[in-house]
Amino acid sequence: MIGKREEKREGLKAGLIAAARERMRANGLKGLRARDVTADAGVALGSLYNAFEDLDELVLHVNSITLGELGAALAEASASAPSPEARLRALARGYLHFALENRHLWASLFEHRMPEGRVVPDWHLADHAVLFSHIIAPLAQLEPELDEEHLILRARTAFAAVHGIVAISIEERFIGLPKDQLEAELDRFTALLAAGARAVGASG
Amino acid sequence: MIGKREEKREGLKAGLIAAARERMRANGLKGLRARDVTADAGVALGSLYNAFEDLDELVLHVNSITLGELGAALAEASASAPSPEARLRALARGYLHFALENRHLWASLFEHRMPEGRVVPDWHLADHAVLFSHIIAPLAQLEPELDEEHLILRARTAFAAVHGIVAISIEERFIGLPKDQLEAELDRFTALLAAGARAVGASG
DNA sequence: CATCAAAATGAACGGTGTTCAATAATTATT
DNA sequence: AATAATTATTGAACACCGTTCATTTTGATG
Repeated sequence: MIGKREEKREGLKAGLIAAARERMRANGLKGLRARDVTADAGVALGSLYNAFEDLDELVLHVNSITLGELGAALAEASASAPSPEARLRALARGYLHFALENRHLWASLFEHRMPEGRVVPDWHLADHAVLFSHIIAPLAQLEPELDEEHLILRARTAFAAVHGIVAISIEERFIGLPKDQLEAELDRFTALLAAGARAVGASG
Repeated sequence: MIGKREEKREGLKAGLIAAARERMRANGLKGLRARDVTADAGVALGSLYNAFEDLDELVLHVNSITLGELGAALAEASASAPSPEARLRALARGYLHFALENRHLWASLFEHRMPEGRVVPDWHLADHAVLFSHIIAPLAQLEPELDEEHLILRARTAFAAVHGIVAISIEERFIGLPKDQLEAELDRFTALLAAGARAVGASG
């Protein structure tokens, strides 16, 4: 039997990730302490470093889960949209609502930085694709003659712009907009994006 | 004579701010240590807490200086633009270039967070106006019938979108775009913003 | 059951921001 | 000018952090 070892190890990892996720949801990335997480998970302080390289790797696992949930929320939000324009609007609204309802977890996606010298592992880098992937299809409908490379580039730009609007509005550093006014501004913006793409797509 | 005291105090503050700014320029916000800053400024560790409430207040002073320089860079970049469209493009490009040439100082404008419970003082909040203020005039030319309130809202959205594109592209977390390709994407985007404003401005 | 490898433990380490009693410097008073 | 009172400067000490590692405990093996 070699299963018992791995089983416990995976249970340990999962418990630590769950505990870290809960701490991050409640207190944000800055409120994450190794001693809190291990105490919540019911293990010794040192066990964290048995399961993970360091706290940063634990954060990456939490962020990957958040990206997965964000992807699911975006898929559901845009599923029944009748047109590419409606789909883009639904995606932007879905992104805004996810950010509002998961503020700390969502913020940590962008706040977290690897310590100098260490690099983000590939398995986590790949999970960032969900941020762009849902935008590609409606953009392709609006600009059919765009090749794959340009589509990805355009999707990245569209996401970055929407993210900027959401992020700047949510962070209290800037005077907060009422939620419905922010949503209206987002709608206006996605309509502009769609109209721009349509115009280019129609003309050639 | 009460001048000697204040004079030394201001000199101490200025020295600490300059030292912190240099550390942040070279190593980023995370690379800022109280012991390094005070050693560079040639004062004792405790003096930092005589001049400032804490490290965060020192960071805010550095960020205010950065905002001032960013404002000057934007003013210069857009000064000779012949049309509102050209002005918006020049502002976006100017923002991109400032971010590229002052990466750490620029990044710390958005990375820094006040510790829980403490609030950003008004004198620093006000300095954030430069991020939007230069966009208002060209937007007003494109949409003359927009009132002040909506102009500010629209300028905020435009800045947030451009900032998102620049930020996502610069952060190495996402695969980096070549600089000229990023600039082209930014140009396309500002043209879209301007065209959208013009269309609304002409119709209604 | 005995032996060994692997995992779990928590005290200890080095580094952090911040405090504070002691010292030095400046201002006020006689 | 001399002295007292006030204020600024200092750096050792403190509390807390992520991380390490010698030790103990646990699980697998013959």
